[in-house]
Amino acid sequence: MSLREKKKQETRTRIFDVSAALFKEKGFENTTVDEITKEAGIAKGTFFNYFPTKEALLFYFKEQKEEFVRDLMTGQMSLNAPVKERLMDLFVLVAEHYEKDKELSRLLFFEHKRLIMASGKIPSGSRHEGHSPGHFVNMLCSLLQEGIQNGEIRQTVDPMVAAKTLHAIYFHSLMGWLHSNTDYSFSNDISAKVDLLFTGIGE
Amino acid sequence: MSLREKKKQETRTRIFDVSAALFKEKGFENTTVDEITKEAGIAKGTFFNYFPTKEALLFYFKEQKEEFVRDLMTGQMSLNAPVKERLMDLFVLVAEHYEKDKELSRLLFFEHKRLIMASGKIPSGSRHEGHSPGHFVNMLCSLLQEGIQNGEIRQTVDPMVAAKTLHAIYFHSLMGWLHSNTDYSFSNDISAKVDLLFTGIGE
Amino acid sequence: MSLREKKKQETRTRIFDVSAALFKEKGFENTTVDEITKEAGIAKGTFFNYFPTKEALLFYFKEQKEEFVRDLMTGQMSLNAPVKERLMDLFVLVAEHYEKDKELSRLLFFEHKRLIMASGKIPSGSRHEGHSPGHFVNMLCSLLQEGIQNGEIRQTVDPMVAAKTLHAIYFHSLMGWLHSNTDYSFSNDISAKVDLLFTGIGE
Amino acid sequence: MSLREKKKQETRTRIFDVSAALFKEKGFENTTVDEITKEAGIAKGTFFNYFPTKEALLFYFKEQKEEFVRDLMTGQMSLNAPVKERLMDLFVLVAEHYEKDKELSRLLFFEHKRLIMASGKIPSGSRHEGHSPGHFVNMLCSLLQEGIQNGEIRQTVDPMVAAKTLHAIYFHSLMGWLHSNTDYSFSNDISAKVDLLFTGIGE
DNA sequence: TATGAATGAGGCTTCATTCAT
DNA sequence: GATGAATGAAGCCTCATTCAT
Repeated sequence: MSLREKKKQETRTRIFDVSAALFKEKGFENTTVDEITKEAGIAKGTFFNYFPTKEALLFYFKEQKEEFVRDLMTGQMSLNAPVKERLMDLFVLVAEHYEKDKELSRLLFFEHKRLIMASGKIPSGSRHEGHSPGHFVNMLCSLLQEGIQNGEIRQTVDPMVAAKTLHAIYFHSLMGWLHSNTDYSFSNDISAKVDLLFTGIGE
Repeated sequence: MSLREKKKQETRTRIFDVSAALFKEKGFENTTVDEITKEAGIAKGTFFNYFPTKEALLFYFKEQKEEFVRDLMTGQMSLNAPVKERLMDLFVLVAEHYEKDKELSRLLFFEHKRLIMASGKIPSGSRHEGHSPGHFVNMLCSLLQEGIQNGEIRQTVDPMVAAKTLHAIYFHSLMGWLHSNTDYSFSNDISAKVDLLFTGIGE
Repeated sequence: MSLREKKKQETRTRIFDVSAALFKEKGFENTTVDEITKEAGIAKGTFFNYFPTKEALLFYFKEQKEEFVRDLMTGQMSLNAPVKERLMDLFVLVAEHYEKDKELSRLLFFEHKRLIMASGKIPSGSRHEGHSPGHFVNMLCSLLQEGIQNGEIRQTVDPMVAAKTLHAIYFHSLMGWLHSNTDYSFSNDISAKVDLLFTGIGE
Repeated sequence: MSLREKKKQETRTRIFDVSAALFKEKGFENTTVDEITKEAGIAKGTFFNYFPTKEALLFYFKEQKEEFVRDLMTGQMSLNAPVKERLMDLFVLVAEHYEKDKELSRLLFFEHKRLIMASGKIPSGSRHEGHSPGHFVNMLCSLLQEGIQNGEIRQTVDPMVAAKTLHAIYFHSLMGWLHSNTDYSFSNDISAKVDLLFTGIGE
């Protein structure tokens, strides 16, 4: 039984891995179930014993990744250190996670959006569905409020506007990095920008 | 002859318009050539007299829009006014252009990316392919340099980092707006953020 | 154009004929679209240019046959002759029609029912859906009423009960005949039974 | 051992019952072995320890029901009472049996036919395969012969033709009832028709 | 005997593209 | 240039059955 369970897990993992690889290589819609199973060394039908649908895979991927990132963030936030430092560390942490698998990140990022739009318009609720910003922005906002209270940040700053601006910077860097072919460091890239925001550009 | 040419242009335009409408409504891959031609009142075969391929349409769309935006921007830049004001106006201008056809903007933005990835990896050259940032960022950079020279902006600011940050803010607002269902004004949204950047958040 | 139209009709007919033949031979569900098109000498896709779905064929068959039978019946009813004679002729007429293509009749009869049950229960309206009895029974009823008026039939007979009984006899003979392998004449078979009903079996 | 046997019987019965329920609900071909076993709380493989094939189930159903009805009929026939009365009682008896499970009756009636045609033509032997008429008609024939001998029925009646006519009436009522959604009494329905046959409709 | 993961043939349908008219 | 019927590769998914545990 345990052996059987183990084999099952193995197969599931193999499907995951192979799918990830193929999706990265050729995109989601251009990868056929046939290819996946062939590559995974299983029968075509077997695929559907594990995932009810080809599309289902994407959601599993997405789900998995989001959960991971969420955990990462909450863990990071509860430390104590200067706000700016914690902010930087947070960005770097998430960045490093994406950096571990750039190709898959790309895929999930772009493909998932398309699927959502293809099926039935835009899901209600969040403005930025797709990079779970609600959580992220709120977290940034809290952090900034802390900063305002302890004098690290100007009193007149609206923490929500600032949080969104930080998110903009982070998100833009992520996008740029995901699009780029040259392997520059994502985490380094945002530092200068965050710095800039802290100081301001106006005379 | 001129009449013939005219009719040809008409057909071409009708295909364009109908495609745009359908793509907006159902996405690119879920729109069939058959639907397009039926809606356009032409035969299926005729489509291929105008566009070698269904995918070709997207590139024509993209091209057309980018050219338009590029012209818009260059025109705007050559005015004389305070840098900050010109900056804002520029953002607003482009925003207004997108606002004229939100749905199509969405489509081009997300679908185009997917197709590029699907066909064969990422095209070499630009880092940010998809929102033609090279041009935009360079323009912002020039503007900022002007600002530095005439004292509107601090000397110590790296104009390129600042340009990218501005682009980040602009881009993020655009993304958020494209994703949102609620019809808030895109142009208003970036103002606070740009303001924030000018002042900075740090104490 | 006329040539094109003609070819189209030909293809349509060929699909019809080949389908009929294969359905007869192997039943509906055991005949694949692939077989049909192969036998018809067309590409698989072509089938779907003519019929949106494999199931659609059955309904076209059914429709066609019912229309034909309906016309047959109405034409027959308007003659003048003794009621019993007209009755017999009517049965024979329809019987002969079915006899022209026993196998297809079988198929339509049994398969159609099954499909209706499979999809969504029983369609509302008629009790005997599948052999369009409403029309038939009503026609019989009219005929019997005539017979009652002109003294061919007893005054105490309820024409509706009698009509249904006649239909029962007809229908049962049809069923029996459709099921049998031995090629006895369907039309002959009902004569004795109708005779019996006219005379009655009780002492 | 007896316990083991008992459990086996239980499983067999459970498969039967669950299958019956599902077949009724969704038809034979639209019910998967998987659903059956899941509903029955057994493993998929176990099914095939009890029935060599999914189709086999239908034949077991059919067999079982026919045996039951046959017993019912033979018991009924051997009573002594006027022929007409015994005839009516017989019909009512069988009708009541079907009425106990209308849905399953429907299923067996229509599905079984289809399968026979699907597999390989029509089985040799009986003309009316599907409602085991041989036995039934013979029984009716015997009864009618009795009636002729004891003067209840006219001497000139051909008992076989009459038996088949009775069967027609019975069968037609059954069909109509199986098709109808309204819950009228099957047994009541045939009475008027049988009465009519006894008296005859002719003047 | 029970289990349920694996199998893989086979089904239906879609649709971009071609080409004879 | 326009037409639209024909094409056929390709895709996704189903499910009865087998078999190692």
